[in-house]
Amino acid sequence: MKSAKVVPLAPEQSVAPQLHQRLRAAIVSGDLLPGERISETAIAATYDVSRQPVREAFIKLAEENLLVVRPQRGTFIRRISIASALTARFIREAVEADIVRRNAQTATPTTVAALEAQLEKQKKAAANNRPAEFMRLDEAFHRLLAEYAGVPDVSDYLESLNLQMNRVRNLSARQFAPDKLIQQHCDIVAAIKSGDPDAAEQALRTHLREIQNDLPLIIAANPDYFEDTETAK
Amino acid sequence: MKSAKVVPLAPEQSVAPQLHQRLRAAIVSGDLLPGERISETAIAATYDVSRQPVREAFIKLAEENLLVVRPQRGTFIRRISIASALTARFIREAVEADIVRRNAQTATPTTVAALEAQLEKQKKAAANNRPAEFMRLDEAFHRLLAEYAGVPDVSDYLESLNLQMNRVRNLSARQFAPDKLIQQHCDIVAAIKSGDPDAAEQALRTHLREIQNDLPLIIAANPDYFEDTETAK
DNA sequence: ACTAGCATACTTCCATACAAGTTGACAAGT
DNA sequence: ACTTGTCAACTTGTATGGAAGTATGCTAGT
Repeated sequence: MKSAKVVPLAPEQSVAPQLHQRLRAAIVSGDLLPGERISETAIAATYDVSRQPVREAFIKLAEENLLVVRPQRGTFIRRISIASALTARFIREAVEADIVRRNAQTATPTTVAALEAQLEKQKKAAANNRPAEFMRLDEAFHRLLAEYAGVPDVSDYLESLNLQMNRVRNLSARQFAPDKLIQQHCDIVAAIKSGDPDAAEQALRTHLREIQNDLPLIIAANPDYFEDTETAK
Repeated sequence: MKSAKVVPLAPEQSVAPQLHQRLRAAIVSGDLLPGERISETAIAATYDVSRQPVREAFIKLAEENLLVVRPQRGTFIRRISIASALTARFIREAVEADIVRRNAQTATPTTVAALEAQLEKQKKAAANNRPAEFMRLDEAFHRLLAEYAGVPDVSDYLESLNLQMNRVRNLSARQFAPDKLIQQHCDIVAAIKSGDPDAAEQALRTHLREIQNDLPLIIAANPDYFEDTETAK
C-alpha cells in the first residue's frame, strides 16, 4: 500500500530527521495519543520509505521520552508520567525564578518596553481567541526573559521539559484560561520594571504553580493518558 | 580485521544499547578525546558486529551532544562548548539552590545525620587520595540532597548536564582540590542543620561557582578540547 | 612552481533480507 | 469446561549491499 493523503517528505533532505520532526509534532499536538501503538513498517509504508530511517527516528523519540520501544513486542506512544511532569515543573520554576530575579536587577527601559510589547501581542491573541498563537507567544515570552537574563541557551535546555508540559496542555484541550496567565505575565513584568527581585520571583512561582493546580483536573479528565505505577524512564 | 584486546559484548543482550553505554563511558572518561574521529565501520570491526547497531548507538550519543555526525564526511567526538558548560552550570545552580533551601526548611535530625555520614566518607576518600571514589561520592551527595528535598527524579534530569561537566573534570586531570570542595559541602550541611535557607543557598552557590572559576584555567591548559566559534546547537 | 580537473578511497544514508522473539488464535487432549 | 501445545502472523533487532556525497592525492596543463 502506497502513501495516501500525507504530505510527502522533501526529497532533498535526509529522511530520518524529517520523520523525527513530524512524529514529534504529532505526539506533542495529541494527534498520536498516549498508549497508541505505532509500528516501523506502518510508518514506513505511509511515507513510502524503508524501515531504517523510521527506526532511527523512533530511537530519537524514545530518547526524548515520547516513545517506548519494547523489543519484539511493539512500540507505543509514551503515557505521560505524572512524576516526570511535576519534576519538569519544579526545574522550570527554579531556573526561571533565577532568571526573573536577574531581570529585575538588570532591567533597562528598553528591555522592559520589549516585554510590554510582547504582552500586548499576547492580549491580542487571547482576545481573538487563537490559542495556538497564544501558546507560541507564551513560549516566546519566557524565551525573551532568558535572553535578557544573559542566558539565552537555557531556553533550549528547558525545551525538552516543556515538551511534556505541552503534551499535557494539548491533551487537555486547553483548559487553561489565557486571561489569568496573561495577568500573571503582567505581574512579572511589573515587578521587573520596579526592580524588585523578590516580587518578580514570587510572581513567577505563582504563575508556574498554576499549572500544578490544573494538573489533577486534567488527569481526572483523561486518566488513560497518564501512568502512575511504572517508574518513569 | 577481527576484534583485539577488547572485552566482548554480552551475547544475551542487544548490541546497540551496550555499545551506547560503552562509548559514552569512553567519551566522558576522556578515553576518546574531543575532535577525534570515529567511524561506524571501525567500531563495528572492533566489536565484531555489523554497522547498524553501531549507527544506532551513534544516534543516541549525538542526541546527548557527545558526538557530531557530519553526513558523508565522518563522525567526531564533540568538542566541549564553553557556552553549554556555563549554561549547564547555571541551571544546576538554580535548581540546587532551591533544593538546599528546601532541605534547610524541612531538615530532620535523621537526614542531617545521613548527610554528615556522607561527608565523612568523602573525607576518607580524599585522605586516601582516591579521586574516582571521591567523584562518585560527590555525585551521591548532591543526589541525596535532591532526595531529601522530595524531588529525587531531578537528579536524573541533571545527569545529562553533569555529563558535560564531568568531561571537563576528567579532561582536566582533576585540577579540583577535594579539600576545598569538601569544606564547601560541610558549609552547606551546617546551614541546613541550623535551618537557615539563605545561608544554605549562599553556600551552595559559592560551591558551584568554584567550577566556574576553574574553567578558564582548564580551557587554557587544553584549548583544542573546546570550541568557541561554532554555535553550540 | 602552480593550479585545475579527475579518479579513488573513504564516509554516512537508505533499502532489503533474514534472524529472534512475542502474541494470539485454534485445536487436541484431559 | 478447562488446560496445553502448536502454529502462523506479527513485532523489533541485526546483517549486508549499494547509492550519494565528500575529502584527498595524483596528473595534466599552464
